[in-house]
Amino acid sequence: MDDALRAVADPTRRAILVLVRDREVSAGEIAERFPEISRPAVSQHLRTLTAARLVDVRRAGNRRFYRLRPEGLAEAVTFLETMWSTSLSRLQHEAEQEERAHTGDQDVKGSL
Amino acid sequence: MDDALRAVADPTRRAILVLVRDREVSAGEIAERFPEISRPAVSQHLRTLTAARLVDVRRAGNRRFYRLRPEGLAEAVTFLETMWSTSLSRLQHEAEQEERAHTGDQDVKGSL
DNA sequence: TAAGTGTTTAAGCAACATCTTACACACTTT
DNA sequence: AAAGTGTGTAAGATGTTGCTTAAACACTTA
Repeated sequence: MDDALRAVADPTRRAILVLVRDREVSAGEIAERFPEISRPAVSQHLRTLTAARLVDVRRAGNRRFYRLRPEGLAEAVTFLETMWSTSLSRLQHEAEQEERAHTGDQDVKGSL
Repeated sequence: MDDALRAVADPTRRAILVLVRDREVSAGEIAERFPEISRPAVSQHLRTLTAARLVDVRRAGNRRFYRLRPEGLAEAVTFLETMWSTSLSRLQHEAEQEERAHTGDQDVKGSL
């Protein structure tokens, strides 16, 4: 998960993931989409994504085709989803309590 | 989303998020959980998380209580979930096609 | 086998992130 | 008001990241 989240923290790499989500794309074709950075830079991002097991590579002749490897995101998604949803339901629960008893601010006490 | 994902990329910050998921926790109490790093380091992580809008702060007397702000994760979760699930269903679809017609490797052609 | 095409690796650099120590701030208690 | 407690900020050292240019590798075609 650590590698996956670190990899996904970079906006260029996220854009690459979107590109290779639905179909295989060659390194060159990917690089074309990022005119502002050099080919080697893209290649390095691809290496990072591969190392994080977020993409698969297929070599075909001269080229290398990249494609999303969604399983690689599983742990990261689970972590964030857990943080997100269980906490949201907690908030909802509190809202109900708030509605039930309109106790003014009780300050710290409860947490001490 | 960018800030949120960058914030979550750090393992210490992820651990902090877990700590403050279910209840408010004071800065000092958080710092106690990380004996290996200094208090200021923890404070800086808390600042990062606050800036990324991943936690809320409540000042009470001397202390500051932190708590998860799950809404801050919404975009990040949505992004990863989209990449994850839509791509998984794609794989499933392909598996069906694979089962239907056992065409041997057709190599690149389709992608050219 | 030589030249061409697609891609990665190497080396170096500038920017950024994370940690530490020292200090400052804010609130509390005496 | 002074001392104590909880916390954040500043400054600087160190490691990491992401980029660039130059070179190398791998496969294809003439």
